[in-house]
Amino acid sequence: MKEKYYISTAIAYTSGKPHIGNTYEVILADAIARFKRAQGYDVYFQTGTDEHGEKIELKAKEAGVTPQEYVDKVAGTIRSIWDKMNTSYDRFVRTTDKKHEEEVQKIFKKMYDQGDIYLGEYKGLYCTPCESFWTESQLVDGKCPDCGREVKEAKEEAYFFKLSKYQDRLVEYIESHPDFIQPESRKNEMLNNFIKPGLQDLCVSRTSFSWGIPVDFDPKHVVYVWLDALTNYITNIGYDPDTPTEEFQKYWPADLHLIGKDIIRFHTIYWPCFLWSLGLDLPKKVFGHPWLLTNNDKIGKSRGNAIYADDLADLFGVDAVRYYVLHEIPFANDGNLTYELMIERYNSDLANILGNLVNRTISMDKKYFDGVVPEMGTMEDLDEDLKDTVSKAITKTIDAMENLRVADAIDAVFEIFRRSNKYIDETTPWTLAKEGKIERLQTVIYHLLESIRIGAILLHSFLPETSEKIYQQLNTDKTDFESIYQFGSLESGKAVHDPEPLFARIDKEKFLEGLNQ
RNA sequence: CGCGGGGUGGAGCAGCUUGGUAGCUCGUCGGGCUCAUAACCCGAAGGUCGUAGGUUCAAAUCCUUCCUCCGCAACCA
Repeated sequence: MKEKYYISTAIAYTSGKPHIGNTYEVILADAIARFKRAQGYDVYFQTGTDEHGEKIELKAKEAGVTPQEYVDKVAGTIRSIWDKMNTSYDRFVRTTDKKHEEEVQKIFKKMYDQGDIYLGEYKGLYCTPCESFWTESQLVDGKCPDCGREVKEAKEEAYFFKLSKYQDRLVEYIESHPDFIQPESRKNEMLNNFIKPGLQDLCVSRTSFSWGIPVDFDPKHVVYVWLDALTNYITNIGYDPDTPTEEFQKYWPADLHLIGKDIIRFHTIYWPCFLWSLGLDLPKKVFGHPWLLTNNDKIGKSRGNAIYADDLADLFGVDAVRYYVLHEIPFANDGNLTYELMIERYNSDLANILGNLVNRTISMDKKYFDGVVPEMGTMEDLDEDLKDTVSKAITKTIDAMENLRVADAIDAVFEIFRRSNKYIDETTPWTLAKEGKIERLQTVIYHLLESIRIGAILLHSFLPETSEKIYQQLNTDKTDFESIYQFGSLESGKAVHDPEPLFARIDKEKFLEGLNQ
């Protein structure tokens, strides 16, 4: 039986179209999921949309549609972008799914019945005309940040979750499970900023708006969006307070929640306490990935600098966008995206190093051997060295992926391609051809084709489409992950297909000019 | 004194945990090659690692000051 691996992204909030920064998350998760699958894990990859809350109710009102119509449309957009980016999720979940809503109600009830949720009063600063509660820190000059009018102390009935009850257990857990929160700097932030100063009970119901899951035994309340949203990780794999399914037993606890660094708090404080309340284990790891910035500024519609994944994909191609976000965002620091940088990466890495390598290699095979893949022949030092680079790259790639260092993993794969280009210069196949050293030439070409084949297999999780184009040009069926360990697996005697440029070079000046028009 | 992260050659980053010739990619300049998408390969220039001080035989790396940029600050998601 293969080992299971459950990976999830955060579910995307359906308040509007997600920008490239949001899309990065699902691409990252996809790369990890694909890699695990290639390695033979029984992967379950879940993503989806978070569709309740006041903000959506307001957005729908503005748009003149019902909230359900509104979220249907946005969820559709999100899913189509996820699909366009070639993400291989196993299930796309929505918090407006009937099943999910029912389970949330049951979960709420269970927590209530066992005393973890109690009815209390929410006290805060209230702006009557805006019908909104504000915190002290949100106020502008002590007044409502929306309308600028006075706010007054007010209270309303609300349900609370006993976070305080789990505080000590949470501190103990986080400190004894160093891998739970990644990267580590986030762990300290949570512990020092939020948990240790003291957890207040969390208000988990709302009466000020209605777009949410009603509390079934007190329907004027709707369930707090985060309680609703977080539980998606269990409700959609068959959790039920009374009769959890086999699927649930198999996949929970999740191996990795991949989320943005801005919502780590919800995933490492609220979520563990909710799970404990239900008597469940915690996810093994929560990774708060950094952000993608543009011109070193946060991306946002309101800032007027929003860049969308589907637009970028139209301009550069899906794999180029995947490559960029996966490669440019390091492990723990924010990454930066501009068109200039995008074009530079595209040209130098994808077109020059990878695309050109494949093109020149296939062309030589065509030219010298009518495209027939030659025998490997007798290896010399240079060949051993190339092979050695390949096997080191394999180890490095796998190692990096194990630590979720996706950018480093891609770099490791590209070492194969860089080395192969150099190998061509060292072996000068054109000279071998002129001098009639056919056997040596065969060996050289074979080593190049084989290195490319292995590189393409390693690349598959990151750039699936490109990888398959390479398989196609090589005309090989040896594309399973295990075959990378067997240098020499490429079938001799078959003929490669005609070379076709994988990535056409982009003229930066012309491109940017065209963009401005 | 709210908390956290960053400031490394023209650009984007790594290195800092476990101090000891400052590394990578791009760009620039020079050279080589011609199989290839003016691509590829080699070489060079360019950094007193934000500032001031401390610890040490030795600091980008540890400690402290200040400057500066960014994020967070709980019932918004």
